[in-house]
Amino acid sequence: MIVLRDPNQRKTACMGRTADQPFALYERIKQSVIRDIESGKLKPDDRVPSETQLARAFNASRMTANRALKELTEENRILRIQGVGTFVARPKPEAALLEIRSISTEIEAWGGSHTAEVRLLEEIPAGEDLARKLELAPGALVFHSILIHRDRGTPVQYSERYINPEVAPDYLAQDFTIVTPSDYLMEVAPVQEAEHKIEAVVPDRDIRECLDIAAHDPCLMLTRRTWALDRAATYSRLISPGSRYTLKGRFKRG
Amino acid sequence: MIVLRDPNQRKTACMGRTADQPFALYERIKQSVIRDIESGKLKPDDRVPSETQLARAFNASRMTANRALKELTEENRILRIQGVGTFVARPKPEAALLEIRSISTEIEAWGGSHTAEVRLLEEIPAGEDLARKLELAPGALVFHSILIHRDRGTPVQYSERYINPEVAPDYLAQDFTIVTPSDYLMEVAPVQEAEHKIEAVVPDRDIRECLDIAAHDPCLMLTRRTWALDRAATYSRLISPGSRYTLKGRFKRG
DNA sequence: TCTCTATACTTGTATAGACAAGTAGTATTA
DNA sequence: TAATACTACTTGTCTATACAAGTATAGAGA
Repeated sequence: MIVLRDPNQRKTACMGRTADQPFALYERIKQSVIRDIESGKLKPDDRVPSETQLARAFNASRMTANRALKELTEENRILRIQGVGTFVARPKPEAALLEIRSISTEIEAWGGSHTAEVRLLEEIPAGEDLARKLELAPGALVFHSILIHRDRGTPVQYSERYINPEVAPDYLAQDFTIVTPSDYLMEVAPVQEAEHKIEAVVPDRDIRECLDIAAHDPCLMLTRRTWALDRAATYSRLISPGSRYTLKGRFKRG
Repeated sequence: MIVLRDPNQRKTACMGRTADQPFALYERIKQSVIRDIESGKLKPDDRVPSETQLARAFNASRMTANRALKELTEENRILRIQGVGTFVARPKPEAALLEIRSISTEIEAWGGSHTAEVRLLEEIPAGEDLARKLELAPGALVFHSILIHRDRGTPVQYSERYINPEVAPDYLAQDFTIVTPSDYLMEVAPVQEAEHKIEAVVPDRDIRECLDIAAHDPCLMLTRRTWALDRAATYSRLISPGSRYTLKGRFKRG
């Protein structure tokens, strides 16, 4: 009879390493390639050294270099073509829908340039409905912000947020033209749970003007509620013109 | 100068295989283990044969069995504990797959009284783009269906699907007024991976008439590609009037 | 009875070598 | 000139072997 001890986390691999070599060899090769990509020494579509070259450079066998490159392929950092070579992967221009990534990261991963305009930043008492959504007492003070995000000048998103002050007490003091609210919130209060609602709408005139769209342009409205630090944290509406924005996500089982 | 050919999909590995052995050895070992898991022969927490045993059983070297089990670990099908053994993983109750389900069942698990009209059900040769999306050769035959779903008579969704016949060979023989395509597909080919794109659009006139909506009504269009049985399985477009449907989902992190 | 140790198993890493298969460019041939 | 063959390179698979490291159990010794 086999009794398993708690099989939750292992993660710590083990060996092929000594005190001065805290990582396995294949892992060091991986990190070296990642460093070259992230430092900009290797740009998208650039050729990555071949297995043979890496093996020689690290005094490893080809199989070890192979393992490093194979894992990087699975992680979508590189692209391998049999008979040709290995190349730095171009980041996919996709917004991960449910991974909570910020719009600026998405736009910049796409190759655009992101700017934000702060239209409103205030502290207001929560109405009954909003208080319930943020799990606060009615009338409690909450932070409220409205931003317009642009990609090379073209508006791509109107975002309105209500924030539970317990979760991000310094929210009002931030300069959201530099760091987006979602980046800031991710920093101070990482999301534990999220609830999304996605609708196709025609926004009212005020918002249409902010987004610079015609009267009948359909928009995607993502209403999101998040929890962080074991509390309801934010309630927000993100509205994007359908002609300029889509949500994408890819999920694996497991 | 290196000129890359279109680096979109590879997926097709290559060799170590002959006519009678269309898959690589490590792949056959993987599939064998997966079969045992999905058939119920191996249940969660059951011990999977060790690398040595698998190697002997498949007349392979231990490294080949190791590769098979390593990949299954990355796919979260099994759990390996150094020094102890390999065990069937218990599916996480709040894993990524549930996220898919919560989105798709939300839109397809219809409350109230649901009816479906089969507008089209046919077999057609795939064009170039569709063939690439289904990872098939251009011109290969694929199944094609168009359904209109109604809730108490009101159209709520126009769904168009392209199906890889390898994954669901009996697709055309189903009566989709009784079991929805997605329920049927979930039965015969459980989704391993899914890719979603969500857009706000104004559909063309034909679809607008099917959905019985006005000229400028915004609609939610969910374009979805799924993988099952280690193949691209379906490519579909689900269009719902924004005034009658929204997507909802709630997700936990980690 | 309790503790330690040896042993037999497991997975993890790494090697050197081999062949298969795909690609690009060059040289050869018709 | 155009088609073909060859070559040099790439990645993909697989083997046989080796050692490191973690775990469980049986048996020896206190």
